[in-house]
Amino acid sequence: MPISEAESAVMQVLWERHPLTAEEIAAALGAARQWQEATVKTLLNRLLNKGAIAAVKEGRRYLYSPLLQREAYVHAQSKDLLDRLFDGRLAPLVAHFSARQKLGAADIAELKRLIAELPDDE
Amino acid sequence: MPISEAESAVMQVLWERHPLTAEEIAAALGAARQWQEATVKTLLNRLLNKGAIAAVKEGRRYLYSPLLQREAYVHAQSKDLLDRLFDGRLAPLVAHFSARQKLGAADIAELKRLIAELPDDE
DNA sequence: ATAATTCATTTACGCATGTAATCGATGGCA
DNA sequence: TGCCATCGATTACATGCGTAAATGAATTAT
Repeated sequence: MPISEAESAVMQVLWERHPLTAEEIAAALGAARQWQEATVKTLLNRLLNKGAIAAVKEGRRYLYSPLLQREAYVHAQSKDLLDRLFDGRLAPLVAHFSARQKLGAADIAELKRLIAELPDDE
Repeated sequence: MPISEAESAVMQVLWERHPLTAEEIAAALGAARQWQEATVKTLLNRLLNKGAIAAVKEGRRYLYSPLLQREAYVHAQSKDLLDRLFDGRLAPLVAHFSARQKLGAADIAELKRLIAELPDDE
């Protein structure tokens, strides 16, 4: 049960803050996507069926929270990309971006810090 | 007109070698996916309609070649992932993988080389 | 010349997705 | 105490996708 693009937009909102009511989620998404509240309700139901979120009744409405961790989702997506396009390895991806898209100075500095912390092979 | 998962498998084959006949493509895919030749034909047609490949008649059959460059596809996919999950920056992705998935020694060595070649910020 | 084979093109079909409207229950208000 | 507003749940519907079979045109074999 993979989670779709539209559904992931709902997850993003819940990962930033939760629990939230359907109304609050719709409000948060109103900015980016132009969705009717009914649309958000549909997505919430699909996410419930997929076991990606939980709903707790609070009075007459529900409060929704994520069950699927953002970390897990991000990793699955990233690993999938790496496996499909970069032979499962990180270096070729970095090579691709450094060749193709100019990296910002801040990005470069951060990369240098990150790499410096990695253990040397020998 | 985005190109789907199944279609990208066909593109992979054509990126490695081309031009190829439908039969050759089906043979190449027979290994990985278990597709009937009819399925491959459908995908070839969809790719033709999307303008991702070209077909040149050679006798009674067609020879297919990619029009969409692998480089462009890879970049679009990678950039999309970065934008959606890592705020558009490469460093957080690298941080994610170095934290979460142990990098191989070869990968680390290559990363160090790559990073070393980047211009210093100041 | 006709039949059989081989291609590509067209049609098929179930499921997921994006996007909602409608229905049915429930709680507040007159 | 009955009606209106408000939720969530159910239903809807067009499009894309995965997977393929049927059809039709051309070519080769008989």
